[in-house]
Amino acid sequence: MTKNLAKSAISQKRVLDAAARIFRDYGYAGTTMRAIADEADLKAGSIYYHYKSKDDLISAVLDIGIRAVTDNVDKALKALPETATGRERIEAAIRAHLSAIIEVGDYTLATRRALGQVPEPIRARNRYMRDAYGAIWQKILADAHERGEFNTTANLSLARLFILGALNWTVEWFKPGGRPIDDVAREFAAVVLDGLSGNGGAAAAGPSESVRTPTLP
Amino acid sequence: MTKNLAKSAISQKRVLDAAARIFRDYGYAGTTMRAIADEADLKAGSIYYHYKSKDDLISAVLDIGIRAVTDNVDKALKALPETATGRERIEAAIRAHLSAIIEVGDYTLATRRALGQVPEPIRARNRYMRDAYGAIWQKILADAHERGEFNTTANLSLARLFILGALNWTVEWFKPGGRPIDDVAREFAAVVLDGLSGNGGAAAAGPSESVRTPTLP
Amino acid sequence: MTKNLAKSAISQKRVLDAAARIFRDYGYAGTTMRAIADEADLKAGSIYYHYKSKDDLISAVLDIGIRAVTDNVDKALKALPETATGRERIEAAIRAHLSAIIEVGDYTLATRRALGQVPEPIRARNRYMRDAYGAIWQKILADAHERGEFNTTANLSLARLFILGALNWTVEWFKPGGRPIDDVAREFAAVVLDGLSGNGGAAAAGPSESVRTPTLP
Amino acid sequence: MTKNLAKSAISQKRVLDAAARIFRDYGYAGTTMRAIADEADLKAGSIYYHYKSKDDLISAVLDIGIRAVTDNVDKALKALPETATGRERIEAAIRAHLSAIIEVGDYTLATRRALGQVPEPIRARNRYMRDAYGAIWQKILADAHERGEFNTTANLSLARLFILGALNWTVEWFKPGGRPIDDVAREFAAVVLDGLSGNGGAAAAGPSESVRTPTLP
DNA sequence: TATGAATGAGTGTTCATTCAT
DNA sequence: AATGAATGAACACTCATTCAT
Repeated sequence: MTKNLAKSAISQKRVLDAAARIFRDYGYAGTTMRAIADEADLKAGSIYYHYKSKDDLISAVLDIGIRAVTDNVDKALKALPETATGRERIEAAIRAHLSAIIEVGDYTLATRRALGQVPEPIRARNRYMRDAYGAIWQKILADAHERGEFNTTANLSLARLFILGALNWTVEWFKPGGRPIDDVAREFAAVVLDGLSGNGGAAAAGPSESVRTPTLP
Repeated sequence: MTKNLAKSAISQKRVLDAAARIFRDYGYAGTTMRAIADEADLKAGSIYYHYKSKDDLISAVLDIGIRAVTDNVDKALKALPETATGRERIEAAIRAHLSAIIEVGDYTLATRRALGQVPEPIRARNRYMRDAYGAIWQKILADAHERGEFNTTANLSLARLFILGALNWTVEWFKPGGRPIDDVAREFAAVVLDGLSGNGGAAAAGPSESVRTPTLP
Repeated sequence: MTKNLAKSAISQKRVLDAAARIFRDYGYAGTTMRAIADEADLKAGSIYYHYKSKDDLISAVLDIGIRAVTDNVDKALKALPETATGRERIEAAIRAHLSAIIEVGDYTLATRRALGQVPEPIRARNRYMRDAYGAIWQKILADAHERGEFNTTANLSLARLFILGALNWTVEWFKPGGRPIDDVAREFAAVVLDGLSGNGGAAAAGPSESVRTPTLP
Repeated sequence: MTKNLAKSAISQKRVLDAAARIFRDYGYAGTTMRAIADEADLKAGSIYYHYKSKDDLISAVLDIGIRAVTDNVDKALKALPETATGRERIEAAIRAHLSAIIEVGDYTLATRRALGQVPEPIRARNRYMRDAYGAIWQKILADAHERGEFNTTANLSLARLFILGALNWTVEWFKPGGRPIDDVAREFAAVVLDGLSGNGGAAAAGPSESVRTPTLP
């Protein structure tokens, strides 16, 4: 019984992983249940034993994608001492964000690729979770501001959009195996905090090797 | 003759605009020719009188999206005096970028939504155009750096990715009718150049009203 | 008026010829009005000024194909003296058949290609004309038989089927510019009348150069 | 397992038979997958479980049509004793040809009807098989000639075209249930070998009852 | 006479989903 | 738990035909 249950759970995971990979490569509409089944070494009909529908599957994939990032950043922040500075928190959050999207890369990329095509109800559900992640960043910035670490004229809302935009975009160009996550996180924080013309800047000298030509929608 | 020509051109434009709106709302795969036809007040078969295929249509939409931005930024930069500072150039470029994506908002959003699902050959063609836009920014930053306007330790590649990422993202939250483009452009440039903790900062005080809750992939 | 009429007639003929060529190359269902229009240097809609429908067009093409053969064979037989032998009549008919299908080759080939796909009412109408042609051959054979030129045991019905089958098939392999029609007609008659093992035989020695590898349905 | 296999095979055969009948009646282009599905008591989409495409289906039908004839004739010739005369061989081949096209009548007629409209690659593949059948007849005639059974002036190429033409045509008028195949084969051979005016002639006296009015393209 | 533009019925094909086994 | 077979609704696209100009 336990064994069967375990076996079932394994199968379920196999299907989910397969789905993430296929959604990542072909988007939501471009993905067929047959393709997922092939990837999971199953027949199309069998998927329905584990998941009720295609929407059910994409939903699960989407959730994992955002939850991994949220949880990881949450955990990293909690691991920090009370005394940590805003800069340290920002760096830590960026680091956690990056390592999470690497960890569950297939799910993150699947989200990036598929989210735009997913039926609205599912997207709404996912948006809710992602807004919660936005709130985390809002708090990080607000805290730093209160501590007086920011320029008094700084526009926090804009800054948050700015950071999240850039952070979301990393998934497009950041590749594991290039420059260490720590470096990128530090550079990123430096740009955000000190600016390009600023005098502070822990911004590393050389060009990052984990960087590709960017694209623009 | 002239009238017929005009009539044809108008119909064609009507179809293209309709396509942009539908692609924007449903993505590439999620868009049906019937939906476009409905939006254009035509029957599905009639679209084919104006465009050879769905791919032909999305191709046209994609091109307009990026070309509007590229051309507008190009023109704005050329309109600047030789003596313009890097900051001025960056501000001008951001302003031109924002006004272009507002001008052809449907096309830009359609691109954002559909690009990931489009057949590779079409995407490749579009990527080429978008890379050219990346090169424009590369040059803006490199020039400013040479003029000594940037922190010597600044990582230009990362900065470009940062800016383009944030800029690309604006399409998600920036709505016309909110805060004036000029203000947002100035704030944006301030964050980029001076950082949040910087001392410079033309960054306006209040929160931008043209700002919505951000989302994350 | 007369001029306009003439012009119209010319246009009509141009459309008909174009139709024959296209039907010949693509069959009935495989032929589009657009293709015919292109071939006739017209726009698709304009065909309808000359012919009421696609069926109308194929009908006209079909009629010309069979009528040319029937008329030509009829005329050739009538041109023969009363005293002509059965063999002479058979040879003359074969000659007339071959020259007719060469003369209106596009129409004959169009018939061969398209007939099987044409709506039944049209096919029925055409079949009626073709049966009349069969009757001509029936008479030729019956006359020769009565004159005592045939083996008394000869099965005329079967022979007619045999001859018409082989004759119909010529359209598949007989090409103008190869061996002269006269020769082929004589050889044909020889096989029919004398057989392969027979002693008569005007059948020429060498292989006919107008002959290709045959095919079989 | 065995049962499932059988069930699948039966369904597949049902579809194939249905396809042959519909192709026979409406030609290639005139046949819709929906019509085949109806005939096979299935829904259109279900056909694709058994055959990849319409082309796949017509290909299979075409192959069966020619293969049945070739194999049957081949077998009949091999069953003949070494000492069999040319006439015997010709008769045997005709008999085998006729019985084969009766056996798989739908497939043969489908071929006759559809071949001209089928995409070239498929037609080429089938032509290859049909040329092999032509070669069989070439050999029959050449052997008989070498044995001295033919008039020395006989034109073998023309004769082959003649015979194959007439034989191909039989499919148009020969109906099972009429005169026995044996008789028709004997008469046919007689016409070919002895001619209408010849003195030999096993050609039967009465008119064949399995004979219909012929048609001509 | 001829055309540009449009229509609507239909085509082959795909695919999420179901269900008996 | 898994599969083979089937379904039905949809899809992109084609085409004969119409009609105002």
